[in-house]
Amino acid sequence: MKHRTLSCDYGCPVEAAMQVIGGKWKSLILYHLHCNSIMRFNALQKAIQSINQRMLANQLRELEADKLVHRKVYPVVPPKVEYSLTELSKPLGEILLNLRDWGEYYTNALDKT
Amino acid sequence: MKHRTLSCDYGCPVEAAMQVIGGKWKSLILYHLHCNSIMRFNALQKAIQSINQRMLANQLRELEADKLVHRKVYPVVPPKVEYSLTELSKPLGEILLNLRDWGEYYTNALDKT
DNA sequence: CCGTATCCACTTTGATACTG
DNA sequence: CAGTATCAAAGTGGATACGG
Repeated sequence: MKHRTLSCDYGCPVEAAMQVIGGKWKSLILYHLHCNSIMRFNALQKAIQSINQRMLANQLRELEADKLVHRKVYPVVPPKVEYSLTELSKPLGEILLNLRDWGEYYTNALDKT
Repeated sequence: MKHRTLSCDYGCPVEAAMQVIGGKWKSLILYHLHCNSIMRFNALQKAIQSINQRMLANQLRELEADKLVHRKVYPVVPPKVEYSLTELSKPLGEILLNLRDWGEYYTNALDKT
């Protein structure tokens, strides 16, 4: 579970980008945050169905450390925490939208063959 | 090294996309192929410095199986093999360009803090 | 030049149970 | 509601040596 928070010795910026959005879940989390602006922990888990609590919490922590999600905690009972994109990750949200479209195009194209 | 070639039970297309470009190398390979149109095995290895032969061969095979790279073999000695994007992956190349720009923006922004 | 084969360490992910 | 803790399984990546 060691997550190397960014040093700047990347060769190519593509590598840097993949480093922070790579893995099985991060791009999905960011994508859903982009579409919904603000989401609570539970909402994210419902949106991503197959993720479990441990992974969701885990990935959110890493994204937060990399300054790609903002975490707002309301000091109430029961707990309320809201997640959203940051200024850094907002442009990335747009790209993920394109990636989503390509993913659709791609799977459709595969189906036809 | 088990690579599940695509079935179509993805929830969200973002997931599908990440499935095929995920991992440490694939996005980089596709990015370089996008920039150079056609590249030989050696050229790719030089472009990506830190990758080793096994991984490069491996990832290229998977990308080929997923129809994201085209592999053209010239029956000559010494061997000559050219790799290029396919119709399916060309639009992806454009997206990787955007991802590259964001990666640059992101690392610069981090440096300033 | 363009790969394969083997072998192994590390990392990531998942199931389950528990908590303030 | 929003998490942690623990344990185990699976996946991924790397070094090295060899081959047509």
